[in-house]
Amino acid sequence: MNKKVPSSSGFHSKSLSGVSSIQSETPSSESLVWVGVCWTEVLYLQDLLQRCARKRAAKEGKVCHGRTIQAGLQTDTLTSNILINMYSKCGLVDFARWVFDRMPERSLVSWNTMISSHTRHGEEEEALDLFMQMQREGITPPSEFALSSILCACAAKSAVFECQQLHAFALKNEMVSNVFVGTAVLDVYAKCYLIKDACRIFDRMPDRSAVTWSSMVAGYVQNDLYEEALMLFHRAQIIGLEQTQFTLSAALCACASLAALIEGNQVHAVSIKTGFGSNLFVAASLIDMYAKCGSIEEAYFVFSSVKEKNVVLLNAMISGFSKHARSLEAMILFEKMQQMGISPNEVTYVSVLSACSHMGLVRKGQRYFDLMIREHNVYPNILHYSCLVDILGRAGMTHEAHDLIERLPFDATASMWGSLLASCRIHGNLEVAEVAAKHLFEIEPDNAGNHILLSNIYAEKKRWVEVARARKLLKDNGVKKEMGMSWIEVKGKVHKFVVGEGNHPQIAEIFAKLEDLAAEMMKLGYKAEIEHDLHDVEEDRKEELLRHHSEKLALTFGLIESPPCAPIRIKKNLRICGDCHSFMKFASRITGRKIIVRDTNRFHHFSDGSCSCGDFW
DNA sequence: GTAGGGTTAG
Repeated sequence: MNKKVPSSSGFHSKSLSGVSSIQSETPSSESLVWVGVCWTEVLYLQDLLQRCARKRAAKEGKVCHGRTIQAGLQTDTLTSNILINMYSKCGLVDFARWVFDRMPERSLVSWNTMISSHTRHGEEEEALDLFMQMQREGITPPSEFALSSILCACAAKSAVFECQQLHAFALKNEMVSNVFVGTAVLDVYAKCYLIKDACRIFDRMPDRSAVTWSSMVAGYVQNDLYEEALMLFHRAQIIGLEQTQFTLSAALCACASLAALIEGNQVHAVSIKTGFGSNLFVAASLIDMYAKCGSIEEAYFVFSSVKEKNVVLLNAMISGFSKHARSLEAMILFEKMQQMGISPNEVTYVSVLSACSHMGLVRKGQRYFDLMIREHNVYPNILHYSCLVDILGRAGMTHEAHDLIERLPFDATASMWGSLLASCRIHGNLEVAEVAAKHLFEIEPDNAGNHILLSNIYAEKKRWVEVARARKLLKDNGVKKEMGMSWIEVKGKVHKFVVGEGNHPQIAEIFAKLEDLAAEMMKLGYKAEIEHDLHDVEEDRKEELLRHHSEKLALTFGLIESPPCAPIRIKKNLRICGDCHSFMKFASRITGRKIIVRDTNRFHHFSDGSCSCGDFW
């Protein structure tokens, strides 16, 4: 504070209760050289502003701002810095910038605070511009504060090149050992899928904070390294670090992706023990984890236990119901959320529309699609259109679905054409199928599934010449079908099975049990649906290939290894084929077990010979 | 007076 301010004529000391007016006392700090202004009152105002920042009290903050002007403090750097911070914390970044732009003299803190304010509010470009301006004006070198803020902007923009430059700068200036800078660099690398670089930084950091640990756990999750994420989470537990809501939600996300229910249960226990069980982020992750691990009841239990619900929590629950073919519950919750005064957003509508698609509810789906724009001002994105294409196609309205794709306001995705092709397979529409396949072969030439689907449609129509052509095309292009894989968690360990698996230590036992099971099923009428196999081999071989689909191997392993009445939960990397679907139905009847299969699209709950999807999937 | 991390979507 190096400017003399005018007299305190406009200063309403009376309004500041409990503060006596002490004129021009000797200041305790060099920065408080005041002429005619009570410095204790200045301190009081600054303290008030900081309290407003902590309480996110924008209205009171604005009143305080008015008082600082009345006190003639508009030229004071320290007060302005506090004002910028207050406005930033209250979410009024424009007001913060207004103060910043009018400062006659800015300190390093002014720049740092303003840059972080822009970053915090998702204005990465403004943050970067300001950072560059800072360099141009010779306010160098940037401090650790500016560096960590600007790295945060890089993370949001996936600006890996800028991050590398800043990292080099930090190394040169020995700033990388600063825990804020180190963590921010680590986070950007992880978000830019340079997980090895992120790991290297983590390993070399002299000090790690709770944020460093949670950034690394989340980094692994963002890079689909779920097992590594859980290992790091456990490492933190072992060395006695307190888990935070951040590590907990990231670890739960890993469990959800792995379909690791037992592991997820353990993380749930830690969440309760640490008092984060009702944190909205943790609770939403818990709901999602339970739903994705096949336990919709436990997901609902968590949902019910949270008193103050938000839109993400509701979306997680609605999405869970939708995936588990519980469309009625999804729709009831959709109505309830509005009664609670929470508006559905675009995520809600994706789940509600996909619930309609899973259940074949055409009219309901179309009604939701209209409602979305009309009532809630939510404009349909590519996922909403995808759902609608799926709803129409599955219901046999393949021409309507095709028309919709042709009228889209953007380019149709492979998933849309794929959905249409699959619908054509169900409803035998060869004409539209050929159009869909043509687009798919262009968009994703390496996807063998599309060739197989088209060939199946030809085979059904007994168009053998075209079947042969499709097979030749598949062979000539060297297109490989994505290897089918299934995972099952037994005794807390996730076991992976690949189609035709031969290396599992218990494979002989699994094959023997599988044969017994199939023999028993055949007595009840099961017949291998060999049309689901498109290998160019004899029928016997086809049957064997089908028999060794990964989900069948995982099921048999589960039957051998788990307690007699325990449900069997399987996760698969592709959509379940018709033969495996039928196999699971028979298996649930013979063994009396509940079998829950999560494929890339949804859940199938098999019980006593039938499936929750009602054979519509 | 200023800095870094987490949730829901066919």
